[in-house]
Amino acid sequence: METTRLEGHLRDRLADCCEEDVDARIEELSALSGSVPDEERGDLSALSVLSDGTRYRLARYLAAAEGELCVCELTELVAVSESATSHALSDLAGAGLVTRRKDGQWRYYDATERTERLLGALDATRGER
Amino acid sequence: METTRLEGHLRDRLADCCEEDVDARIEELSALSGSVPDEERGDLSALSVLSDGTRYRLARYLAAAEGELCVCELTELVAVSESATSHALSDLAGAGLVTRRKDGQWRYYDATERTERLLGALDATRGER
DNA sequence: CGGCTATCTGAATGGTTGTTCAAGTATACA
DNA sequence: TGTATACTTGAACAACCATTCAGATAGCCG
Repeated sequence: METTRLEGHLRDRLADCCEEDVDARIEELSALSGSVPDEERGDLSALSVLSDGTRYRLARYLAAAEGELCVCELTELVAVSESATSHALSDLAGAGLVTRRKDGQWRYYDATERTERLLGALDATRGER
Repeated sequence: METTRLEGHLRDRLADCCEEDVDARIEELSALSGSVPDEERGDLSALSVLSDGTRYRLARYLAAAEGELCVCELTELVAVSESATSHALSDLAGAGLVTRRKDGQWRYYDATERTERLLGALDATRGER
């Protein structure tokens, strides 16, 4: 780890500093590098996909509905073209946020656990600083 | 609610359909419109801000660290310029994902409950479809 | 088969965004 | 007061993205 300026900060903050204190802190910080999970990419795609208004609303509707909804029902609920809805649902499915089931000419979608937990996390932390 | 094609679907799916069944289903769908919270905008900005690799990693480090971390510690951990780190932290603060405390010439950041819950939701739903 | 319906896919495009560079605060210290 | 350090802010530019339009696929029914 590059530690030019960081060491200055640590020496300053750890006041009566011995080399060991600084080294210990640097060790702590190095350990933090491991706190980013291997599935970072999957996490980012889930967040990114949910962060679009259309897809967010589709996810909300699917999470709120009792069971599955089909594309034409969903298209009624969001205010974009059918093609945009299809693109959006495809992105959601690709990120593991919804399931897709084919039944004759209809295609049914439903929210996954991952979607429900993410939306739940947002709902649980409203109006905090 | 516009219901040209939707009604066709409903009639088809509700098999021996009476007008009441269709109307009831349309009523159900209308009720779903209310399932999008007023804070949609805040939710979207939180998700959008977290969906960038740099900001995601900063959030992870802050959530994993025992207490606060200062900018120069964080800059060591992510592989971008100090300016980019500052921009990223500013965005995180704006979305309510981190807190900011000034102490002399140092600036300390920490993860909020919202960040911890969102990351927790991701961690809890690994490897499911 | 042939027409109809539901949904998907690809290309094009206007708008958004993350990074860096350069300059600006603000605090510490001599 | 002057210099150094820590961090922020603004502008600029390349890269990315959501939508739409047009055309494709696939199941249903006569």
